[in-house]
Amino acid sequence: MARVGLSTERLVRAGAELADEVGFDQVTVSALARRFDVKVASLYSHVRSSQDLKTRIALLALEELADRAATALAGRAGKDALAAFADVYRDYAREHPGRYAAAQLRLDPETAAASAGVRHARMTRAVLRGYDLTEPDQTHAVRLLGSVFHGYVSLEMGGGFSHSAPDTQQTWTRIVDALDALLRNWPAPSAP
Amino acid sequence: MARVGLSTERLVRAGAELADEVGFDQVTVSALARRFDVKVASLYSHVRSSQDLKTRIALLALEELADRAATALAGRAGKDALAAFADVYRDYAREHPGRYAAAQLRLDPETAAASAGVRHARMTRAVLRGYDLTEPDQTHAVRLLGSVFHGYVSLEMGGGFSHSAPDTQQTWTRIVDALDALLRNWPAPSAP
DNA sequence: TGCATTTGCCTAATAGCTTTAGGCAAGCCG
DNA sequence: CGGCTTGCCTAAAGCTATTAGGCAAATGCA
Repeated sequence: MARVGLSTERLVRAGAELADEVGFDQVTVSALARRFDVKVASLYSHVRSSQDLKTRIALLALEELADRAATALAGRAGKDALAAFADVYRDYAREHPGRYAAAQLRLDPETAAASAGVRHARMTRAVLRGYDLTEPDQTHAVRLLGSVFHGYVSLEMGGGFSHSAPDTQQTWTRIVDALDALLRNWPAPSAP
Repeated sequence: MARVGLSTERLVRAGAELADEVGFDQVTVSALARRFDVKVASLYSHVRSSQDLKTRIALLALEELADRAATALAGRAGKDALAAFADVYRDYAREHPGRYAAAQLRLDPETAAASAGVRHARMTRAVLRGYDLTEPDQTHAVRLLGSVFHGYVSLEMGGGFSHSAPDTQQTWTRIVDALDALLRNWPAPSAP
């Protein structure tokens, strides 16, 4: 029985590719085994469970996304940084829909704390350094940016904006403009 | 064999409850059959497939959400309407997480066109009537609101904001404040 | 190089979910 | 009351997940 040379690394990487091709929720231990032309049980030496596989793919995606963001932010500040940061998410989701979906997988707290998720949070705060926000407004803004980016990307990917003018690239640009304007002029709390 | 009185209606309603209890992705024909103490195959007279069941639950959720939004918007305008509209989404997601997740199910275009999704779009435009936006900016704003609401709710539900101060209610309020300010002062396109 | 050990992939088996085909009886209708 | 529709059932096949235990290939050590 020829050995194929499986490893956790290769499985996770192939799982990520599979996710991009057929969707993250179609990533299955069986499908992966088929892809390597190997029996299903063989994967269980390298991966604890289906859940484990998915978690590892999610962690890979978070790393890749954080790496891209770090590169994009280097040498940029203010609106320039904001736009670059925003584009990283959108472009990644368009290029790697399955991985992006994986990155949304709910992780248990310890796993999340050890993931690249914390780099994302730090980088979002770095982007906001170009604006004049102090706590707790900075945290509010972090959450707003996360919401807009994730919400937009997920609606766009889900086809929520299809079949309607104007095109989504224009909207994306104008939303980034709007966020920049908002952050430069962050309103005080309204009267309670 | 006593007849339980199944019907598509009852199945979908029970499926929605099940979704809220155990999560939308745990909603399964088998689980539903157990809940009615009936054999699995019996459900297939009332529901075409597992996918069909999920789609019907999604449509139910969209209807409920649209009904709530319509009620909330009645007699309100401007920021008042914006805040009420926003709260409808967040509150619904908190009360009915499974149904809310169902509402995000990707529908095929014809189904989507016949769903309550179009009411949502209309109502979002109604909210924006309180602000001075003309096309195509109104469409950009519709998409922004959709992104923020969906993104925030989905991150909050996924635990993305947990374990960190300040509490999420404050952030939510301030985000609505910020959106109101932004819509009252929508920026012109930045220089290309 | 030859042998022992590790380790990779396999077979076998259990269990759950989905879906289809065909059967029997409960309840409606004349 | 008898006939017909229709609701729920049994049976069966196919797919996924997961575990246990086996054989052979690769590795390492003499």
